[in-house]
Amino acid sequence: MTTADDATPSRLRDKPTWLISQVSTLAHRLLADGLATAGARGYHYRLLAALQESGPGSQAQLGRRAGLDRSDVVAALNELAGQGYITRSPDPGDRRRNIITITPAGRRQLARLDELLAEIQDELLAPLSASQRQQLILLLSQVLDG
Amino acid sequence: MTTADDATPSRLRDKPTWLISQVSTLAHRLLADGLATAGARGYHYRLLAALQESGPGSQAQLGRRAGLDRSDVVAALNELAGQGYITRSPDPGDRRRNIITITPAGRRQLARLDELLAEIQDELLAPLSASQRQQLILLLSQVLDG
DNA sequence: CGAATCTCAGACGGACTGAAATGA
DNA sequence: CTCATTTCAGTCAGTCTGAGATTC
Repeated sequence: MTTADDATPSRLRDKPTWLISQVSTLAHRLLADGLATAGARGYHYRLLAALQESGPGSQAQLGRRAGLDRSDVVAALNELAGQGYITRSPDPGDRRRNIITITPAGRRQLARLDELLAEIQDELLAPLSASQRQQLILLLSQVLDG
Repeated sequence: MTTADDATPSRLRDKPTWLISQVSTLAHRLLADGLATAGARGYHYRLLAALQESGPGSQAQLGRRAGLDRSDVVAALNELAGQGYITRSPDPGDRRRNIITITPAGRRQLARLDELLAEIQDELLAPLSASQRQQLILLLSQVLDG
């Protein structure tokens, strides 16, 4: 049999929802592979970025800012603490809370990850020209903001 | 406190990988909700489309054509068979195989789902003009085939 | 008291792997 | 015996829910 078994049905190939999901899968793979080379995952980047931009905070705050489930914040922060990128210290004003602070090493790691992420964007958008990339970003933002 | 806890870190908001993943999440939600109103899931549509376009086939063939894991094909076909949209019949030439065939009711369901899917694309791309939609489709295809 | 926080354990559906059973 | 197919059981990462302890 010469007919390709893995041909996607044509009514799927041209649907925006399908295209987006395929590109998203591709992007996710590039991200996970790239971050793994730096010993990180997406969660770590998001948490470090939230810390850098909004300053120290409680774990619950961080989870909301980074869009992580509260259960997963714990594990990710444990890993970041183990690598020396953040520190936990009790909030003197509210002893229920841990105050999470990014360390100098954490800032350096975030800078490394920033570069890495930029390379991954380039890799993903390699087929597009600079102006096409701008257009794509604009169109996607428009769809998102509804 | 007036600072919004759920503000996405700015270094994420402008990254194509982030935008794509957000739009993909949105699309997935619209799809699942829309298909549910017709008693279907994405798997069902993909299988019916593969059947309609490539004709009857074994379950393994169908799985490959629809991009489904072979383990999941079984369950999805059971559901489609229960709704009367497909039939299984033994392959007279190879009695290990079931030949899956779409029924007239299955074709009608596929037609309904086609309309539904078109509405969902409209809903997703509502913020864009017709020419912008074409551009988005083109750009995404380019990234994929890159 | 009610409300918020941190932590852990387990649930839960989606997707993949392995292997048994069947038949050519 | 071999090979492909069908099917089921188990795994696995990702996500979410619930409960308990603590503190406000």
